[in-house]
Amino acid sequence: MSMERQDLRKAGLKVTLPRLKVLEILEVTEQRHLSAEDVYKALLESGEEIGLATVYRVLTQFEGAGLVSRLSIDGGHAVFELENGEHHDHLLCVSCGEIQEFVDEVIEERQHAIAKEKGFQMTEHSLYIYGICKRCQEERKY
Amino acid sequence: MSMERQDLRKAGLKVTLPRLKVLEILEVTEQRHLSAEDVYKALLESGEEIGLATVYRVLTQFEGAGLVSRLSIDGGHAVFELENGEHHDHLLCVSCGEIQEFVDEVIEERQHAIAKEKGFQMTEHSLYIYGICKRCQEERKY
DNA sequence: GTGTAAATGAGGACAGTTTTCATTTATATT
DNA sequence: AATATAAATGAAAACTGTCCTCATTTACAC
Ligand SMILES: [Mn+2]
Ligand SMILES: [Mn+2]
Ligand SMILES: [Zn+2]
Ligand SMILES: [Zn+2]
Repeated sequence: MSMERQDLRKAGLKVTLPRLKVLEILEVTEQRHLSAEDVYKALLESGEEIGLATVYRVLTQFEGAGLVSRLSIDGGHAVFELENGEHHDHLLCVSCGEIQEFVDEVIEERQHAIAKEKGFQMTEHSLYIYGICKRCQEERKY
Repeated sequence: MSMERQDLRKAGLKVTLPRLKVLEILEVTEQRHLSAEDVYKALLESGEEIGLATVYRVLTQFEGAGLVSRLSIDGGHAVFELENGEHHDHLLCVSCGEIQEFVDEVIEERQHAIAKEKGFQMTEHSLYIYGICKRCQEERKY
């Protein structure tokens, strides 16, 4: 029944408790973008004794299987999110860490044009816009 | 006379041999984009016994002073380049590591528009296009 | 149920970078 | 030019996020 089992089987991964639980955390946690540490802590809080190394392994396997995607944020740790099939880029609040998503066809297109212009066979790109989110701007007023 | 001394003084940094030498490496090395390790090795090769920690410190200070800028490349180490006053983004060859630069006003503008749309006060952005450079594509044919 | 390949946990390893602290140095002052 | 002092340096240790090793456990095909 629970959809996760199918996801794992389809990905050619054995159905194990750590995998099910990691997947569940990714699904039920309010923030869509979680670091390995975030996932690990959420697991502990929900009473699961799963090692951090396993969390990293599982997330990396999920990435390979196309179940999650990894963002490599500026200098340091990565965050993971459930793959939703639609490419998008990110806006990050440098003050509170909030992450918002966006899609911009103009930018996507220009990137391809630039790669072509330079003779590159483009494989992927990474684009992050940093700034101060609306909420943090308002808080600063006081 | 040597321009570097002025640069350092202007930046409010004492004129020291390590700083002069790091600056010189950045100026004379063929590749414009160098990791701290690259700079360190180049220093050793040119007969300067400067510690890696100092290289990191100096590069970070130069960054703070606006003399160099730092690129945080996907997963791991940073590279540094002399600041030339003109913002640009980068294309990276995933095969040979070559880095090319580009400027695209359309993308720059769209980024601002997106930030505005989401209520963000944009501070900066990071954009990397990954792919296989022309030369690497040709090599693969054989 | 059994066998076997795969997955896990614990802890160590690792890479890139930063910090600590004793020593040296640049520069302002005499 | 000698001196004082704040700043810079080198060496080594610490740190952080992530990955690896290897002994043990588990999933699942038979
Ligand atoms: Mn996202
Ligand atoms: Mn550049
Ligand atoms: Zn915010
Ligand atoms: Zn190449």
